[in-house]
Amino acid sequence: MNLEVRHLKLIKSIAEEGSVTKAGSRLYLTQSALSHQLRDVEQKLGVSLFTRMNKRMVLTPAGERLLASAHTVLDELKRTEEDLRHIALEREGILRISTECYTCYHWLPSLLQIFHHQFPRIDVQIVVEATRNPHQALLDGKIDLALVNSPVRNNKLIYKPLFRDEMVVILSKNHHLNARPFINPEDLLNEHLILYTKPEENYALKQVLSPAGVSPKRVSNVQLTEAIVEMVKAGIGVGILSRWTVSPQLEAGVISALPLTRNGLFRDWSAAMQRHKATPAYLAAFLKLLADNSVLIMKTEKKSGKANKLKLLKAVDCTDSYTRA
DNA sequence: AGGCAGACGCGACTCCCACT
DNA sequence: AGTGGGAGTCGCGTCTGCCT
Repeated sequence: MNLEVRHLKLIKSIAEEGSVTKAGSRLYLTQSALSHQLRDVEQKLGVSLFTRMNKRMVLTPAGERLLASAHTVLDELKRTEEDLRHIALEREGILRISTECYTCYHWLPSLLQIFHHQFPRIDVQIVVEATRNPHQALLDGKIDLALVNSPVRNNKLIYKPLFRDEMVVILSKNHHLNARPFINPEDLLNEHLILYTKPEENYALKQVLSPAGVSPKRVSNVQLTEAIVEMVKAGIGVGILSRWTVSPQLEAGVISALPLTRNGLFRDWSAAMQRHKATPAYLAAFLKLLADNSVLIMKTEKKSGKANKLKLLKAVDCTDSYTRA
C-alpha cells in the first residue's frame, strides 16, 4: 500500500487551501516538504492528483477520487481517536455481571440506576446464564464481576466481602411451627418445602438439611418469590428464603419467619473477580457502590429476644416490583 | 512578487551485524 | 537475549532557479 495518512492530509489541505504554500502553513510544514510529498505519492500511484494551473493547484479526476476517500478516512480516524480517548478515560466500556442467586436481581437494578448516573456510557450487561456457575464464568472471561455466596473459593479469583444475609423459614400465620423460637431441620421432615432454587442448588438444603440427613416429605421448585409467599400464605407449604426478600410481607404481617437452627443460617456475600486482571475505574466504582450500599441493602438490627429484623433503606429499595423473566 | 519544484544537507529512525 | 555501532533510508528544511 502506497497511501499514508499524511498523503490524505496533504491532498485535503492543498484542495481546501488552493496552494501548496498555504497547505504547508496549515500542516506546519514547508512548501518544499509538501511538494516532495506530493511528487512522491503521485509517482507511487502513477497518476497526477493536481493540475498545476499557473499559481493554482486544481484537482484532477484522480485527485477528486482520492479527496473523497481522504474525507471518509480522516473523519473515521477522528471518530476513532475520540472513542479511544473515552476508553482510555475508562468512561466507556462493558461491565458484565452475574450473581450466584436469582433473588439478587431484585435489588441489583436499583443499584444499577445509581451506577448509570455515574457512568452513563458504561453498558452494564447482566449475564443470567452465568448464575449457576459464576466462578467458572469469571475464569472463562465471560463476566467481569460476580456476586457470590458459596463458601468454595478459587485462588485465581479475588473476593471482596460485601454483606451477610439470613435464610429463614417462612410459614403461614396459623402454622403449628410458629410456636417454636426457631426451626430445627427435623421439624421440616413432614413439610412440603417450596424453594426458589432447585434442591441440588439450594443453600439451605446443602448447608443444613442434607448434613442433618433430613429429607422433607415433598420439595417443590417455584422460581417466583411472590408465588412462594402466596403458597405459604395459603398453607400449601413452607419456604426458605433470605429474610430481606420477604421483608414487606413480614412487615405487613401476612406471613411469619423463623430462623433455621438455633444459630440461624447466614450467607456471606462477596464480589468476585479475576485476580490477575486490571480493574478499570468503572469496575472499581461499581465495587465501591456495592460495598457502600451493602449496608443499606440489608441492614439487620438486634431486637431484644427477637429475631433479627431486616431494614431496607431507600437508597436501594428492594420492594420495587420486579419479577424474573 | 508569489508560488512551485529540484538539489542538497541534516537529523531521526530502522536494519543488520558483531560483541558480550 | 540484550546492547552498541555503522550503513542505509526517509522525511523535512534551506536555498535557489524557473514560471506566471
